[in-house]
Amino acid sequence: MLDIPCPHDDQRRDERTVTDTAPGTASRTPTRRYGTRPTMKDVAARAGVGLKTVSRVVNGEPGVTPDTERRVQEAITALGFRRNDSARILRKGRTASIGLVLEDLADPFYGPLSRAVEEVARAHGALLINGSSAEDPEREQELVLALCARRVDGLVIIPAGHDHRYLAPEMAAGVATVFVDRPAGRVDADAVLSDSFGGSRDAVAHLIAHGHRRIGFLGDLPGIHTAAERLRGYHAAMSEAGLPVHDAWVSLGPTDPERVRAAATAMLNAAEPVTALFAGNNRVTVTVVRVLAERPAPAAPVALVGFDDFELADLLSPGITVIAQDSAQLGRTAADLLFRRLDGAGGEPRRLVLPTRLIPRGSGELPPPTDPTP
Amino acid sequence: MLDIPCPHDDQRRDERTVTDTAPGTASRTPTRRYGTRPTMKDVAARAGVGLKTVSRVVNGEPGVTPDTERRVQEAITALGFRRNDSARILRKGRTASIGLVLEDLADPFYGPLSRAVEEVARAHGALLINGSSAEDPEREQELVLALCARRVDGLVIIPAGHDHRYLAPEMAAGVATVFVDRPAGRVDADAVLSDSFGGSRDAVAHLIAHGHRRIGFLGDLPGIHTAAERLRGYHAAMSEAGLPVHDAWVSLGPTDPERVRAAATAMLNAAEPVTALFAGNNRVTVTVVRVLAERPAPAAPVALVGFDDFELADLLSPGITVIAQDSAQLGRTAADLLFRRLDGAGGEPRRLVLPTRLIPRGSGELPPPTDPTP
DNA sequence: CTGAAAGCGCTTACAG
DNA sequence: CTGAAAGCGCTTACAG
Repeated sequence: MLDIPCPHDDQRRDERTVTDTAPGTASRTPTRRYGTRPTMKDVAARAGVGLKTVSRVVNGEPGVTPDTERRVQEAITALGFRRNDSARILRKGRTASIGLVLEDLADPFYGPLSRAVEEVARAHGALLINGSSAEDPEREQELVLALCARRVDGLVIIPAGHDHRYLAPEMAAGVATVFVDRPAGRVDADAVLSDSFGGSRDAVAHLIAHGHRRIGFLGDLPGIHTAAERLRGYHAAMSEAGLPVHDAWVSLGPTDPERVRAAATAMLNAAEPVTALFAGNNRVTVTVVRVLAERPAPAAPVALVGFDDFELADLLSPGITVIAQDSAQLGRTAADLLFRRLDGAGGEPRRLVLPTRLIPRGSGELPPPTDPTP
Repeated sequence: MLDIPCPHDDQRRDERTVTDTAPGTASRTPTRRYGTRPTMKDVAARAGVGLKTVSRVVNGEPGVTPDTERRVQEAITALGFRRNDSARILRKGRTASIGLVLEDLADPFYGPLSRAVEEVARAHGALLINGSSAEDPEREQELVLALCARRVDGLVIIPAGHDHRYLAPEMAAGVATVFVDRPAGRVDADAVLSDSFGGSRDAVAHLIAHGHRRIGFLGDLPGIHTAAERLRGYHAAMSEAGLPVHDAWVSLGPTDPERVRAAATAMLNAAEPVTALFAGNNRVTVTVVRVLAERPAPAAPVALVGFDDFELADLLSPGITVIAQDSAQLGRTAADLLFRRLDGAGGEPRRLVLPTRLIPRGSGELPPPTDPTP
């Protein structure tokens, strides 16, 4: 699989040339054998000083003669010494690393979130270990416990499962934990959420305000907290407007294109078809956009509002009206809270809910076809 | 910043209720003081066995009486013991973790790449530490060396800088290193690249085949290897078709929307405007799509091919013709190579080049306006 | 200003 | 089947 041929020989030749002219490689070859790194003990021996003196120099501690320091620095350079932070960490306690467990780093919702967490961690001198649960509760637990075994100082978790009692001993032992996007299940922990309920209510109220009465909801698996909340928001808006909800207008399930496509098609082709759709997340929205684009020519335009913003939503025609949530802000808020806990902030577990924002772009403002109902 | 109010009191009440009814939390509170974890020594003392016996049980090694094992397991559960992998790692040598340094995890190009690297790492029992360089060479070096200090077994690097001599001592000490997307500078290392040159030549040849003669190239900073290669491909295709290239048709620089917008506008409004554009990466393409969409009505349609595929490219009108590269495949290939090196595969540093694929969708097949030139 | 000893929490090699 | 001793590479107390 790796032996992919170079399709352009001229290019390859050029690249080889660049590589071959690279200087400064061979001259640096260390004298120690491959795979073994020098330790402070080696540096101490070479510099003719004690171990503690090397430690002082490496860590910039005071109390070392300029001359001694110079000798130690020379030994460090000559041997290619780099302090082993694993050993340091073992002695010091804190690992200066945090773990982030999310569903799938390849999802555009999580990239900015992860980056935001990383930036906060960096500001606190910590590294970030990422893990994808693939929406599998067992894998989530496995990952989380592996991170605990590595003794990360804290965890930011977008949970896949609903039972996090496995985390209680870890949290009691001092692992700071903040849940994001969805709350923890069966354990009391900090959580930072988007206002799924309010955002969804706004979305559906917006469609109602534009004249729609038969509005479909296409959501994620009902076991997922955000999906349940968005369904709740849908019902609230319908109910507040005094509108009935037919079973055929609600479809919850996996967000793979096939299922969403079938569900949307069914709602659109029913005897009394929906005139507007509310899509429960970005994956659903994209599939619905495809379904609507593929409808045969005489079909009446269908209004659409999607939860989650996505790139290019404004460039489609019509532009897609969305309920935007700031995933980077979600990550930043969670990481801030995590480090406040690590800095000793006590108190009850907190639940922070970030507001969403409706962005009208056209698809959500389409009127229903001239409706015979009064 | 964190004290965002809960916009819906009814929701908050509901959520509180859910949280408050969570069982099984308090009963697990351990007896040890907060922040201190039990060790194997504690488990051994409680079980009345030796340290080594605990180690055997924890690691599933043979040679333990069922009865002894049961006593140890009970002590483990009672104390909430979890093996400290940091200590284990220190003793064993390998850390079972690798580092991935890329430009920005929030960029949709890197999410799938990172996820692919993670999957390969997971298959080899390793964790992944992610770091974003923000395209800053100093930050790249800082991150890479921090990862080396943590003694990651290997590194996958999408380099920001051009001088990686700082890595030579680390590589000599046994840190496996594979560069992705762009080659290493001034050091001999494995690299997995996309065929930027060939892909770009294909893109521009495609535009030429559709009748274009005046083709603009909007690329990234020329110091970035892929940008230089794509420029080279552009020139090769033009030259192979016997077409001249005017200076005004080429613009390299940062890919922020403002600069790209200005450069594209200049090319389109010149006395002899370009009739087609080749966009050097996904960020550039998106901005160009915006610029073209905003042109006043009588403007002639401009052909466009973009390097990198992106979601919804097919749903724009026209669909955007792209040179697709599989960033997940890039990551997978690099990680495979890395672990082969870690498993002892020797030999000279390799350079693997993955092919790209032209996906025609409409924008790249637009003909030039009826041209007076023969 | 400098360093020898003990210890972080494990595993390795060895002996019963 | 079981365990005491030594050591992974550092830092922490402590003593010169």
